[in-house]
Amino acid sequence: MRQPDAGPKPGDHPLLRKIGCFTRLSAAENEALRGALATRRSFEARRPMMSEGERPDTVFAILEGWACRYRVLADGRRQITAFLLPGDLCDSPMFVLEAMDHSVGTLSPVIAAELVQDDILALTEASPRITRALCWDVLVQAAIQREWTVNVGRRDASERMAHLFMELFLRLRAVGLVEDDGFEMPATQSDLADALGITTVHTNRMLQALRASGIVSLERKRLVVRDIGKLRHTAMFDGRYLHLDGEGAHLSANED
Amino acid sequence: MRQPDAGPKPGDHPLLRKIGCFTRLSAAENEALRGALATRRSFEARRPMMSEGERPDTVFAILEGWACRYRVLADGRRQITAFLLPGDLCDSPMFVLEAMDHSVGTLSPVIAAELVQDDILALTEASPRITRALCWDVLVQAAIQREWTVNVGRRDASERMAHLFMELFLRLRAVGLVEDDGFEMPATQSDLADALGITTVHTNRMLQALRASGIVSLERKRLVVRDIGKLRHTAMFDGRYLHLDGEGAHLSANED
DNA sequence: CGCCATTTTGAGTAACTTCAAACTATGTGG
DNA sequence: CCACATAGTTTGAAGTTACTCAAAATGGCG
Repeated sequence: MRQPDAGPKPGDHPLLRKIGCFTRLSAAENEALRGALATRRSFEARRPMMSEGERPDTVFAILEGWACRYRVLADGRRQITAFLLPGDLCDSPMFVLEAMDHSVGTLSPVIAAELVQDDILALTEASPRITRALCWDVLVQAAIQREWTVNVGRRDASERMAHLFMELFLRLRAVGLVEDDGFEMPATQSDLADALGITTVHTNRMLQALRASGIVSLERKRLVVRDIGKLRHTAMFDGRYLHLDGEGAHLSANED
Repeated sequence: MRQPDAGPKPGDHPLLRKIGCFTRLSAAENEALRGALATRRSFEARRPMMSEGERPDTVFAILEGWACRYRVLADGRRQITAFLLPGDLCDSPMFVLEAMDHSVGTLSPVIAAELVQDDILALTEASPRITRALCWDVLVQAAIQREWTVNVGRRDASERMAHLFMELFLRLRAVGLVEDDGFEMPATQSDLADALGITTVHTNRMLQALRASGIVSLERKRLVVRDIGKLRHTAMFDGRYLHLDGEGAHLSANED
């Protein structure tokens, strides 16, 4: 439950920190990335960042706060298809697809770095390792998306919730946002419901069940994992899909 | 419901045909791709192509038949997360991720082209347009995955089924495999159930409902769309996520 | 304090599952 | 060509999970 000893230091840039789970970048590469991420943009809580149908020409990297991808059906039903946490890229169209097929909005206040197409081209041309790292992020997000399909398709409500909490716990820990086995969770029960494919009422009941079993607690937007063994067990969690155990986890820095 | 007039001719390679929906390649690019796809491999029906935990060093492009991505939970529950149709790439690890986090298996006999890492590197170095096209395929598969999460999370059983049938219809039509408003569908009701996140029994009942409404028929592994208007309506289908309306749909060939 | 969003509770209902069995195709070996 | 085996489809009835609707309680914030 603790940070790994050789883990990233607090104050690191979340994106660099996450990429560090996959590969070690040289000091020069780190600086190049840090430079490209200099342009900041802030969003208030519960505001759109990109909307369905738009053709954005930038990619955001979340630095602080939570956002989510979602789709709203004609009759108002909403499905959240991803939580975007610090270090995540809102990669979606990646300058290749015609238009956004879903929306992205903030759940909490968000600070994001804005990357324009030229930044990305410059970065990827400068370093194949950065190219691989960005590619890795896209593929991991796709893997997470597959797991969400499994989650919603084949697990019952409490398993789903436990699984989501395990995932959030590990993803946030990877970017240094877990403290004392807990993390800030700006999503409301209604947001969780839309991510889990159940109703708000049922979300509330399942949450109470997890609380009653002493598995998690959730107060004042802070989720604390009380018993990660039980949480992992009720979720039947297998974290391989998060691919958090890349080179970066065991190789030392490689200065070329 | 008919093939578009300027659509791809029969006999085309399904991958080239699908890429043609996105962009026009030059004759030289076409030939390069065709050459790289020369190595064929056959699989019998219901056989594994890649298994969870493996680290494959090749990418398959399906030429004939259906395969699927799936995950099996510890207690045997299975979720199919994608159908892989002719023209689709089994891109998964793309030489970046450590190991397969899911399995791929055939549903029918499959013929696939085998691309090794060097082939892909050679192709992408030779032509940025091919790079973009491969990238496009990855992003479209991700978009489809998001829509599956929406489907399983927020639609009821008959809507889900209708939505899946609409998607299959459009994807297969894009590669020229729809004839007389119908297509070969090797998936069993049990496979459909595992893709839709419902039981086999319920799949059967929903299928009967769609049949009874005169929307589709399914006999001898052939699905016929009898009323695409009603099908689209019950699915509340919006096909933008398939991104089948790229440059290729309206630009003419560009020989450079 | 009072407002609004969010969480919580209760009771009745609908959708889907489970289990078990019968039925129907399709292919195989005699 | 039939008998049999097997995989897949269909049916029925009872059980469970999760939904709906409606209202009450709580919490954060100006």
